[in-house]
Amino acid sequence: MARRTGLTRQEIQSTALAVGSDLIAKHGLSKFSMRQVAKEIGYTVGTLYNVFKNQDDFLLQINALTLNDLQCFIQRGLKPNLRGKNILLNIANSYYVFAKENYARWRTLFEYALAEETTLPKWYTDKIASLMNMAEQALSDMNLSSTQIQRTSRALWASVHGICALALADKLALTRSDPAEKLIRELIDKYFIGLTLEGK
Amino acid sequence: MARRTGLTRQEIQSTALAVGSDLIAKHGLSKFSMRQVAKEIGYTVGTLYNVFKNQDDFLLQINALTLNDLQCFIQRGLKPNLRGKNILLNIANSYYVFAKENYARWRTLFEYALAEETTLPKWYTDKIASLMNMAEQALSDMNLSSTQIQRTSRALWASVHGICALALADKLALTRSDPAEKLIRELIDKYFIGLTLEGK
DNA sequence: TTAATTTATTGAACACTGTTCAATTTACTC
DNA sequence: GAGTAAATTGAACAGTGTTCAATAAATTAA
Repeated sequence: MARRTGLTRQEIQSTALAVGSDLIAKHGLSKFSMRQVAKEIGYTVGTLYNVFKNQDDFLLQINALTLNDLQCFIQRGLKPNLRGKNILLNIANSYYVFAKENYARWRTLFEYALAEETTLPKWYTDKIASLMNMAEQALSDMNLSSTQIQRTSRALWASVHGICALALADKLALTRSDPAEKLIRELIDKYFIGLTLEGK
Repeated sequence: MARRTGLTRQEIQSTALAVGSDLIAKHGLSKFSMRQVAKEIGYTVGTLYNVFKNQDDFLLQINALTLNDLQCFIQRGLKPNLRGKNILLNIANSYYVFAKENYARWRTLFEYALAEETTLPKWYTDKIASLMNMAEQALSDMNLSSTQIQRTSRALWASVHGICALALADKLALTRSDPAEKLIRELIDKYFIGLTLEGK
């Protein structure tokens, strides 16, 4: 068989990514395979390799979708009329909720992109920078130097990430009275007290 | 062939783990395979499965060794005569250095232990608790409630972990003037200012 | 010393995996 | 309708984790 009328190259690509995303969400990255994706979209594995360079490429594009979803999720959760610290708290909470509700996909973001030393394409690192930029924006009207804004947004973003990672992996022995959300709030609260009081 | 005189079950186990640890350190977890380990220790894969339950079991024990190494490394780096915050800074720095110098093994700690939903054995979670306990000890003479000690040690531990993870994966766009060490110091400094000033 | 038993070790087998590529079939162009 | 270009296949290759009957050596019993 060959060239069926029906799906265009683009359509195959997007349905494959959608299906792959679903498979990861349902069964985790460890069960994921190119052959499974091929089977689910009704094509052969050969076709998949005609549209994607290899598995790395495929997963990179899956991650791109996840990053988009994450950014949208944070955007949508952004309550108006918040300023400075409260915007950061809002973002951090959304980050945690997204990571929790999309755990397998969120993990794939780091399990994979971090794995190989092949340098990531610019459009991908731009997506990450764009995320980080949300935090920087939140700090922009707070009378801080630009280096301090960068440092704060990076330190807090990475910290919140760490709390999410260990908490969701059940590595923090959290209690019902001390959930991850509380740790995140604590951290940001204390950090900001230090940040505002130090300069005086 | 069968039963050679020579290595005991225990010896096979420990040399296999040492070799496996080395392979991960050299080529990363993605290139690791049971067959490769078998070849390097001069046995067949079947023998490996006679000593280890499966690959999960093998990697869990590799991780146990890594956790031991990590704990020893932090212990040895502990400068005397430090108190409170400075002990935490000391621990956090050692954690970063260890993660950096043993990147592949350190990553395996989280890439694997977090992967499956099979509950970890108690002796393993105890090891983790023992690590966390170092941070709690550092806070013990600081006039904090026990819940505050727990909260602080967890929040900071996870935060430092997050900074290490993203920094070492080159996901923070760090500059020469703003390295990971500085972010860690900043975070702990600010947090502690908030911690001590808040109660007053 | 020999026979019986236990135990370590092997290596083939199974069902997977990512990846490649010649062959084939279809659609499009002239 | 012939010729070209492109899409699709499926077999092949080298690798993976895992199992298990067969085997060979060490240990024990007679």
